[in-house]
Amino acid sequence: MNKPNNSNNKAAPKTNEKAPAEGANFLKQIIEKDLESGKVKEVVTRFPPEPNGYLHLGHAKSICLNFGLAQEYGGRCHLRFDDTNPETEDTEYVESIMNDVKWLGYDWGKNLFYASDYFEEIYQWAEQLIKDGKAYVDSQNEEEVRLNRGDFTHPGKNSPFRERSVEENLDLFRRMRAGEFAEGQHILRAKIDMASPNMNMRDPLMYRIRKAHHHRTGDKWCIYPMYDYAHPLSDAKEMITHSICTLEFQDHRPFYDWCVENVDVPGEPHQYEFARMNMTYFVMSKRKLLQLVKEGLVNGWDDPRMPTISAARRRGYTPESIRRFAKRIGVSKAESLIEFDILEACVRDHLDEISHRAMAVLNPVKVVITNLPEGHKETILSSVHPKNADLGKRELSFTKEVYIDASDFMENPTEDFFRLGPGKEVRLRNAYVIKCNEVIKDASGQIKELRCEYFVETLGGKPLADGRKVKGIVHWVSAADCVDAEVRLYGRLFKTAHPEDVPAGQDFKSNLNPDSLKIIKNAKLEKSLAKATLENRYQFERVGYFCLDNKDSKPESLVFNMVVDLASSH
RNA sequence: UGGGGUAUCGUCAAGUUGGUAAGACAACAGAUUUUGAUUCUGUCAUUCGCAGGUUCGAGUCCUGCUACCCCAUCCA
Repeated sequence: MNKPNNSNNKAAPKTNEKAPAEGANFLKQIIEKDLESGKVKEVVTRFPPEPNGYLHLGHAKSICLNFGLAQEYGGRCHLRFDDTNPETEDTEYVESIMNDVKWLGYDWGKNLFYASDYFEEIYQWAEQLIKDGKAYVDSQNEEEVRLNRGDFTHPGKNSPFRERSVEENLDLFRRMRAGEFAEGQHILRAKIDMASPNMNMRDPLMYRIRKAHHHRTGDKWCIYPMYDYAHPLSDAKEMITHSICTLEFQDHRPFYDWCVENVDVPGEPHQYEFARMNMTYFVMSKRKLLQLVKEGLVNGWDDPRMPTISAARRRGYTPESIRRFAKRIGVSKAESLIEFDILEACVRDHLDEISHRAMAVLNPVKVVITNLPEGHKETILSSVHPKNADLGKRELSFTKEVYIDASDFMENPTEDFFRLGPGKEVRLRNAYVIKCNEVIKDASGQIKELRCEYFVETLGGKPLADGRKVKGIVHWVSAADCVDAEVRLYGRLFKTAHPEDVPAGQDFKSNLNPDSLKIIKNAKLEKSLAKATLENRYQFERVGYFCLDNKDSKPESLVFNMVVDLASSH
């Protein structure tokens, strides 16, 4: 890399003409090729969740991918709810999903759709398929269907109903729609190939009878299309060009294409698959997350330790940090396990840029400054952000009694500890250097207060009178002029990087980290924090990034969440 | 077992008519610093799952092998 470029190669120029296309990936290449060849004029993608649960970071990757691609190539991205299974879906979820997508910073504009809006059309297309002899009503029961599907090594067997006449199929299908039959009595299947090596092509199901209430269509329908049949047609109807989904649908692509080819739909969408995201110290499966919620192992779907988007929001992650994360991890078809560190790095990256600085003492120890008069109070001005003067200044109260954090004092300091100890000097950040002259303990031997002297000449970062500088710097808060708050510290939800790797007989919950939540009831915050807002992020200097809790914080009783701690080389 | 995929640094990931291994996170070392933060600098794949072959030259082409993932829900 640092080798001089003695270009002896004939076709020299292509080295770094173009800035490396940021995050080049196989999807962009496909899109660029399609655009170039004129195969597509405008890129149209879609994010198609089923409204049956809360979105997590894996979905965030997909959202950023689909909306990001559309944005990048000047196209559009639809939000479509794949609500073809009435039994699992609910409007509660469509609302939370819309909320999450919006929060991530994406706008679907007018392009909000529901597969259920297409039910009539999808039904008509099915009738056409019947008329074309490409679909039939099968009256085997569930068990028979399964048995006759064969398995990996054995081809399936044709249904005895496979050769029904078009008229009979049509009649039956219409009566299915009319509600004449019980659930399970009939299904509609595509007539493809029961011997196909691809199980998905062994006459896949198109419709099943479900006498269930649908969250949008109510009781209008009692037959519902299967995902595999409805999805390609919905894509085609919306003129989607690139239908991006996860790897497990690769085997479904042949049927996807079959539908697009055999139904007279507008558009010619193509399906492309990428690897879903897994992350260390987390589980992503809906089922497992549900277990954690149901069993009370976390405090709901938006518990800040959860990998859901609502949890990320409550935790204080910014949409920007998640977008950066999605970009940084890239997209490919290789099975991947992303390190949680990358997410945290992205969060710190963004938060460092925008966070208001403040001091907060989580485990207070009282420091009495002996050479200050009783009742002394002076105001010190400090910047809200060290590199962004636009954020202005904040006022600190310096008084005779202050708090420092217990972890910044060591009675018998080790060699590499350069904060406070008996006889040691340390700088109170933004203020003066102090020296600890006396340690006062209570009867039980607990440190009650530290009696220190301060050095007037050291304000503003100046050295001591004899020219010495002190290395240690600690944060502090005025005991007389501060605000109390509850502070919640979060650790990783699981104590192991691969919570699902578990000895036989145990389950992933045995890997839960018992110390993932620590609540500090009486933290002492500098007074400027009394005006903290939900929108802003705060860096408690030398501790971490924090934000107000969007559920529990009240103006008169503040609750802060730790978003992420500060990276530490010690 | 049949089909479909994937294999490049600890973790992601670029690498596209074969031309001599980007970047990020992590780690380590150092500089700056009123945050043991940030910032900055340096180190970190003689090697691309393995074995052969083609070629002046292969991560990229050919052959064989291995490992892992997905598929047999009237779920999505």
